[in-house]
Amino acid sequence: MSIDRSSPVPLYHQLSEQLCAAISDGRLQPGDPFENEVALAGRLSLSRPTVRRAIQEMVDKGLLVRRRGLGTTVANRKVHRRVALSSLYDDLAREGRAPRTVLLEHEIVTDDAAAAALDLDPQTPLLAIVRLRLAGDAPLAVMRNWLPPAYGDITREELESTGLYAALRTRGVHAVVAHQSISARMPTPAERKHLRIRGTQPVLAMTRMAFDGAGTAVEYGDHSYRAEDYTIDLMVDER
Amino acid sequence: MSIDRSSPVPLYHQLSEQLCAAISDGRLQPGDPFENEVALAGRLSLSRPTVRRAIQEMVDKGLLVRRRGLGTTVANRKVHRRVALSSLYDDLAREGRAPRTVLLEHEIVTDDAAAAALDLDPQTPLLAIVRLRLAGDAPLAVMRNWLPPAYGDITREELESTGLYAALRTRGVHAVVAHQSISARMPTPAERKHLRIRGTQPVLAMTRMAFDGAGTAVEYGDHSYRAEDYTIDLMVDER
DNA sequence: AATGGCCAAATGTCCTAACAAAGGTTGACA
DNA sequence: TGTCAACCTTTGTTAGGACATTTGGCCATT
Repeated sequence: MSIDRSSPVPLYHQLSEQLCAAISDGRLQPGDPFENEVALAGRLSLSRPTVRRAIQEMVDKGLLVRRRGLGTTVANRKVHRRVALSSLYDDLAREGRAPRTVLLEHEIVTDDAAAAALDLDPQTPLLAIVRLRLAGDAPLAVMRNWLPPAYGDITREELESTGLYAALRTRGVHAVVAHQSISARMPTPAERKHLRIRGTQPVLAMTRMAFDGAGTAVEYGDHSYRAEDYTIDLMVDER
Repeated sequence: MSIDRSSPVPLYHQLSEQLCAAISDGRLQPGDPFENEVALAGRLSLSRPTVRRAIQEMVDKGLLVRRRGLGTTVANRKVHRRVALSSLYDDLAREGRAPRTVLLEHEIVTDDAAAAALDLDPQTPLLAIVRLRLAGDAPLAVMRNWLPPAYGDITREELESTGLYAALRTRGVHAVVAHQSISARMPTPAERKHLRIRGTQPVLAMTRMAFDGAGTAVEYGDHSYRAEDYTIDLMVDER
């Protein structure tokens, strides 16, 4: 455990990162007691508030459990991991499933519902795109998105070669908050065709409004997923 | 704005609650600049760390946006509200829709999958319950749950008159973390009957593993909702 | 009129210090 | 031997101060 005071990375974050690593390495096991705050601070020559903040960061992630009078312990493994604000493309790429995108539509439109969701004037011109997402040759999802005019320069090529969120990232945009609404319904005829749905199989539908750190709208999406191949996993917490 | 120093409620929380109220009242509008930390601390005779912590609590909730060098402002309204770890019963009660529960099953069983989800030994006896949830006369969901032996004393009456989470609360248990997995599928014949599903309509299915603050399993559930009447709303954030 | 540098304002980081509250342990007393 | 109070350990809350970093605007110079 080493703290670099000349680094621009805050001390509490350095500490928290190293402790996180120790947990994911298995050097610290669930249930293991933790050195107490004061001792840890003394050993590393840090102040107690700094150590506390590092520990708090980990409690917020669900990695540690603190109990007054007892001490701090590593949390049950089941509680780890947090749902991230990622996209389907990222999810598939991480699993090595070779995501592929076919752009079905790409145009500038006005749309009352989408503009309202993005908190913009109904007359605002939006970039509307519809994409078919495949894993290998298997269709997975039909994704319809609306973007504010600031991102009207996103090209067809960009969307087909990477994902929407990657395109936004290269523009320095980073969604940090999203409202999602998830439902189940039967596919439309167009969806049946694109997703190659046979027989009576539903789709998992999701609408999403995403915002950046300042609360500015980034994206509004209306996606439908083949129910057979897709579930949404999430972690909810009340801390 | 008044701070009660004799109250057992921490000062930072008192402040944060009053500021939250001011925002939901509309006294503070989205985009409104916020009094700076130092001035606020001086005016209320609090220390800066205390004020900072109150503000941080609100930033974590998505109510405020802080920008170094600029100041703190009230966040875009769309970004407010966080998905809570609540139950369907609570949701319906809050909307005044008179939730009603019919207990279909209530017995002690062993179940490998449920025990594994709860991180318990496969042989552990679990309380298995199946409930039909209605809003007025309209069926909404079939809910199957498994509970660790510690809650084996939950009675039929308790489950029919209140909700599962209320029953757990009276036992001093409070779920703070849950993993949920959401999917769409066609209903089983039993579900079609109970939920009075006609024609080809899917159900929204959700499994949930809930844990308390110490990481101990509280509940494992497998629920199916009438897709026509139910959507799951959630807020994801990356802070 | 444009541009560069400087300054003020605000949040971010870090420290020391003290007391409060909660849970477990131990020892004295009945 | 059993019970309860006192004590110890640990986290929780609050204070006050110092310096760093970022941002935006102002002012002087070109």
